[in-house]
Amino acid sequence: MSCEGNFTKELSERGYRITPQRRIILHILLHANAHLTPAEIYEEARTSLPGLTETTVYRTLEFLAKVGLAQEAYSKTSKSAYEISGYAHHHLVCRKCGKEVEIPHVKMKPLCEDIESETGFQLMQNHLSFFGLCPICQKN
Amino acid sequence: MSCEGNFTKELSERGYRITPQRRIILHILLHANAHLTPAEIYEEARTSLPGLTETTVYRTLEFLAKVGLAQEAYSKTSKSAYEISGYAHHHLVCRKCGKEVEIPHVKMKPLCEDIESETGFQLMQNHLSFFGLCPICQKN
DNA sequence: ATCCTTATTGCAAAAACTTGCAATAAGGAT
DNA sequence: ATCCTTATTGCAAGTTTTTGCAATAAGGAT
Repeated sequence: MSCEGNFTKELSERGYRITPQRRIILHILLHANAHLTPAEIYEEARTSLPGLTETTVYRTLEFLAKVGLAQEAYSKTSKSAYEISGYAHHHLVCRKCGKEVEIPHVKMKPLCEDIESETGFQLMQNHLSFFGLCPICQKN
Repeated sequence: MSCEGNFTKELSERGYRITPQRRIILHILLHANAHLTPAEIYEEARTSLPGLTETTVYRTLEFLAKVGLAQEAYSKTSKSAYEISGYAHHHLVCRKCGKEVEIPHVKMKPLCEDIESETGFQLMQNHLSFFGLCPICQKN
């Protein structure tokens, strides 16, 4: 079974269609070791799927994020980037130098549960970005 | 003193220049009762400052956010929006219908302090957006 | 008041992203 | 295997946002 099988399986079980475009974009996201921009995904995907358009890449990424299989990642610039939804985790990013620290989800859990029980919302939150100044940049 | 005086004063004390463009954009943000898009700000600003360009609006908003006087607000669509930095507060947004609930900063405080003491970062976090499904949309 | 330095702006072009609509093709039914 | 329904894609055009660079003008110094 190809590596993105679990993901496509989930999609079809949830009533969404499996298309070559979705398959390959999932495949690329799965093999990325970092988050990718739509343009990067497009470039890589069209080598094996020449007809693909950028529009579809954008729409597919939005779709995958909506259903929870991918997530929009923070990016230091304002341009968008995506990554496969893995374990829930969060980033703390230095506004000045861009340094990132990961914040484990357990830290957020009490807050999330508090919010859920108080508002009745069901959170879909597995990637938040906190911003601040890192110890080094605070001194300059 | 015009209403944006405190803000321009802070800017100049911090070594930034006061320009008519910055002044009017601050003025508009201050009088907005909600967040505004760059396009909305541009339209309003150019009635009193005809030479103004959209480029400058974008750059000024980015600048104001960087120095902390304004903040990028969540927007339901992916387009950007800004508001004056007020008291720290956060939003919980329904992914489906767009309904918003405000989350007071006190709820976040323990988490923020925990993160600060553990990482040494100094947080600049006064507007986070949480996403989820509201009670009504969970049923559909 | 004038000059100087350099942060900030405007312009023009490019890049990033979105939208409407007709054509295509998944996946279920026959 | 073929047909049907409708979700998904591609195309073309539009909108939003960014960038490089030369021109302008804040604010400090003389």
